[in-house]
Amino acid sequence: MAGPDAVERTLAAIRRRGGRVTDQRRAILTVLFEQDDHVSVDDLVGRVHDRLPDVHVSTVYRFLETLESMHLATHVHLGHEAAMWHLSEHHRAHVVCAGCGKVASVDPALLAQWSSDLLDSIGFALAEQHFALAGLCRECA
Amino acid sequence: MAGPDAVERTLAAIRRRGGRVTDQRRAILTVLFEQDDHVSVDDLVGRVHDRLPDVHVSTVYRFLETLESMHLATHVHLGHEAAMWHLSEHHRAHVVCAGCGKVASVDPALLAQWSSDLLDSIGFALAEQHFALAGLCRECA
DNA sequence: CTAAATGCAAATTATTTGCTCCATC
DNA sequence: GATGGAGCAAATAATTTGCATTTAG
Repeated sequence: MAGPDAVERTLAAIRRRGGRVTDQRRAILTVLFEQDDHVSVDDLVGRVHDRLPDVHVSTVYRFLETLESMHLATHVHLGHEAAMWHLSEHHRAHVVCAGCGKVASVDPALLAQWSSDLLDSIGFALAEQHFALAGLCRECA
Repeated sequence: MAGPDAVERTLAAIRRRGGRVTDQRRAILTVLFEQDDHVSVDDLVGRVHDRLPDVHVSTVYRFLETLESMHLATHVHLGHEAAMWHLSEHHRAHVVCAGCGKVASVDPALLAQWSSDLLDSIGFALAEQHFALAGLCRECA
């Protein structure tokens, strides 16, 4: 999904904002666009190295930060381990099973309903979730 | 709330399980019981030092771990910073305002409703929340 | 040419662990 | 007196930062 053109389009947007287009950035973006799920920085670096060895972790962290500030990518925490990254378009709310660690995503419509429930109850709307919800899947319940 | 007797009762429970009662543990528990809100380990250590100087952070961490394994205390993550600790009885689900950082708690009844919504939707029940929900308070919305 | 990005090493932060010594049971 | 706990220092793990060097625009 989202061919190499998507990568180039994103790079162009970065250039427009005064950012620079480098081989490293292209490689990182390519991997992110290939991914239809979230990735840890570690895995991300691994995949990036397949196409461009020697890209440094700090480069990846810094670029992810840049993407996040442009609202093109975000990270979520599923548990105590390293954060998971993905393109913003893939953003969802996650539930992690406390038993087996299985991860599922919450239907956005449901989330919207909860948000309005919460607004009625304590005056808070739900925002984009930054941490996973804890749950129990059918098998572990 | 929950006088010093509560502390002694807890200590007794620990002793029954083969654990030992020390001045450090009494001090830590006392502070936890005084608290009607969650505390970071840092603050906790600070308050503990008011009654018993020189208690080491690692002692606090280890005892909290013990309490958690006995289901007497838990920690939650409100954001990227250090975890917050509290006695299990005080457990609630939290929402943190993405704008101002204000923290509120979610009505347990509401949470139960959401849990059954989620069960219908994807077969996950909600468990005790380990991470805060992200939200927006009325002022920041 | 000049500002932005990279690579690398060193710093941070919160938490954990190994070990020796002390104190509770 | 046996063993669990305390204190301290050193180890982790994920992420951040300072700085000298490279490179895109």
